[in-house]
Amino acid sequence: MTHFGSTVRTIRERLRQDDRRFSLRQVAGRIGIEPAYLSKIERGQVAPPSEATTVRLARELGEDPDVMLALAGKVSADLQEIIRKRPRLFADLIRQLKEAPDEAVLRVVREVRDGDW
Amino acid sequence: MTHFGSTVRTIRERLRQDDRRFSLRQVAGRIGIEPAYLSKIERGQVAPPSEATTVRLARELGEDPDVMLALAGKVSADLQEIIRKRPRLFADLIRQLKEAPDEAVLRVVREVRDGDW
DNA sequence: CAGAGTGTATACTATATATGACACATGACA
DNA sequence: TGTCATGTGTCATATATAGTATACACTCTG
Repeated sequence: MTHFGSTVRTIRERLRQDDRRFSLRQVAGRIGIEPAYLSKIERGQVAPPSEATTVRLARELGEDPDVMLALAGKVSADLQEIIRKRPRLFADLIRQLKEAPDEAVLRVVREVRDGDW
Repeated sequence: MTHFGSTVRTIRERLRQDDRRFSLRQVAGRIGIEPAYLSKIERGQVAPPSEATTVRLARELGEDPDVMLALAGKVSADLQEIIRKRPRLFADLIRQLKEAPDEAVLRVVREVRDGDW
């Protein structure tokens, strides 16, 4: 669907230029999957891996797990759980913010962070 | 996992008391699944159905689809898509609001709705 | 130029997901 | 009392998910 695989490949190859520990085999080894599988993932021959594997991969490559998951077409389970606990509330909020510019959302985030509730 | 099935059954039987169009068979028919399957769903013998089926069921029973989906352990695909488009932003926001009381979230929703962004 | 390391092709598998088909027993109702 | 509708038990199945295992060909390096 997306360019999840090619993004991973690009990032990994960039890292590899000054650290040969970032070969496909070694990365696969460190995140606990078969090299053949990572190869297929990077070439888009299979769907992006499970959430757990995607997160390990993101960490390994120094990327934001939420962004990587998004690229993989997923939303992290912990966020989903937060939403599921108060579905009406969060559904409204998120749909409300759908078209809001980044700044507006950020302002809300900041307000809540410093919030006096 | 949850009491998705029993909730459905309770709601359906309540509706059935003054409208016999809410028999298991008829409801199944209207939402386009087999009676045997709905029976299994209501008794928790199988996992909650797919998002599409859950939403049709919610509508049929006059319930909020987001709430029904939550009960089924899911988050609606359209919400997920909104999050996936700006993962960092929404991940931050949602985690930030995890512990916030309903009122605080509602206030945010209202602020955004009347928002001047 | 041998050997280690690199990526890839191919084949296989186990579990979960999301249903359908059909038969059956029970109870309501006309 | 016959028949119609109701809910349910059992079996089957297609597709997706999430990988593993093995073998192979190329390349770079000492």
